[in-house]
Amino acid sequence: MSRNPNLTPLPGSCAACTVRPFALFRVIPQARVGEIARIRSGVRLVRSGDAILDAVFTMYAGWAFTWTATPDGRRQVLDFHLPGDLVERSEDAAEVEALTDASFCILSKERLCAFMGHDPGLALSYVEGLTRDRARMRERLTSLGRRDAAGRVAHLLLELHGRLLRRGGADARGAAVPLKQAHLADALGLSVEHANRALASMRKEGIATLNKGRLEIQDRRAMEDLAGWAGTAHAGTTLAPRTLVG
Amino acid sequence: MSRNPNLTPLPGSCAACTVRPFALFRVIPQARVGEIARIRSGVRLVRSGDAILDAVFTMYAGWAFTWTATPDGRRQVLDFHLPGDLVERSEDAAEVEALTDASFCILSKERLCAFMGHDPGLALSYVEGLTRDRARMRERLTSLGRRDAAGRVAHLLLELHGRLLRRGGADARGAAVPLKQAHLADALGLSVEHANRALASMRKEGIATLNKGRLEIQDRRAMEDLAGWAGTAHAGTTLAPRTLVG
DNA sequence: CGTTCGGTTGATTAGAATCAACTAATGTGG
DNA sequence: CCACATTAGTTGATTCTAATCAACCGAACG
Repeated sequence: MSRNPNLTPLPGSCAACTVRPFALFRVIPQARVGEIARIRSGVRLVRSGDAILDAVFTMYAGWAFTWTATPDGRRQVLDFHLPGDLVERSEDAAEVEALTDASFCILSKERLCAFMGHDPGLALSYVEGLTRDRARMRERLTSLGRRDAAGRVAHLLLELHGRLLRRGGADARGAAVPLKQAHLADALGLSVEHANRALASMRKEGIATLNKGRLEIQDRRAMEDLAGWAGTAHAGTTLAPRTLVG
Repeated sequence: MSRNPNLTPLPGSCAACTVRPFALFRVIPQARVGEIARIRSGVRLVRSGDAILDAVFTMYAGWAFTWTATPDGRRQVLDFHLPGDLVERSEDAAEVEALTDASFCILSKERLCAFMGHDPGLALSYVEGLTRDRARMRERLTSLGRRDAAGRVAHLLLELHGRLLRRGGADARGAAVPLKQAHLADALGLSVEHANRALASMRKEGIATLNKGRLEIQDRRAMEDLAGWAGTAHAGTTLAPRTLVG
């Protein structure tokens, strides 16, 4: 059961943590790394498909995602969580599930709050994470609102590739992206079949492939075009701003 | 030009501010309200349709919204801002526009950060706002991903009604909701015509009306049903979680 | 070695966009 | 205060995108 590297135990000391440079605690100077231990309340290894019930944690290895059930029995995937991401299970009916075998570092919400109370830098780091989350949700909203199926798929894959690049988990050609087509579909408001067709068309056009957990980008320019609205220019804006102020 | 109450100047003192109980500074005790003046850098009155360029501000009267242009010349409305809401113009290409005549209180980002640095309560209040924003974006994402046109319209109107209720700007029967159908359409990823048809059907069914800037809810139960997925139950989940952990 | 899961493909249907008028408000300048 | 112009809302016909329904294939796996 331990062939999967995502199930590798975390390092005992935060000083050796490979994801800390991208994570909430990146702002804690090396000399004070020991203090983080007061906030950590444990680590956990989970198997792909497991629901995660811990309230606050930092992904160490593997992927997770947050989702919510619709009354008609389908799913909306709200966000994907990569190594280094801080995840909070929210009160609202959303659930968190391991997308691959994964390991993460559980934090105590109270002690985290207390720590932020006397370390504004940490609070700021937390705020930055929330702000990025919100920006990502807005991007996705724009995708679901105004992009067609191919554009949504291309955009999400580019987003994930960018996030992975920034934390050293990808090169320009591609990355390990363990999504099933069903994850894509449920994140993008598409049926599995239609997500499949979108991927098939990207493959046929020689733009990119998603296969056996690996994303290969063959023509980044074309992929960006697709994500940036493939269609030809349309009519004018529905709502036009008038004056400038400020 | 001053018949519109949203253009009424703000009170000189934050102590008299009617929206403070719902706003960022709700956590500042009455005795220390004077200190807020150090963070305020001014007030502004804008006309409906004006673009707002100030970086950080608290809505006092009127509505605003954040939107982003799509390469094909359409709009995605990302969020609506009501009195009491803290708004930040983000770096990313989003714009903020006054939806009605409006007034707001401009804050200095640096001084706000400095203040939060020695007042963790304020930082927490800020975090709460960001968390609520993210939750709202997630709700909307679910709408665009999995609800049909009628469900999206019903859901957004209920969301706005709830937000207005909480700040005393509505009663159970309805509220002032100055949205044009184009705003609804651009927020929900619909064409104006289709948004119109969804509203028309809600009106015909005696569920709710949106007319001349006023939302009237005639049958809240039916409206909630509509927002909570009108359709009959479908097949099973695309992705089923397996085990429980934590 | 059969079963299940993930992926693929085709045919049909449904929901929403687009296109095209047209009407009702709002507003503005003369 | 009226005549015209513009904006907002409405309705119908047509087209198109994506969902649904229905198989089927290949690989992984117990």
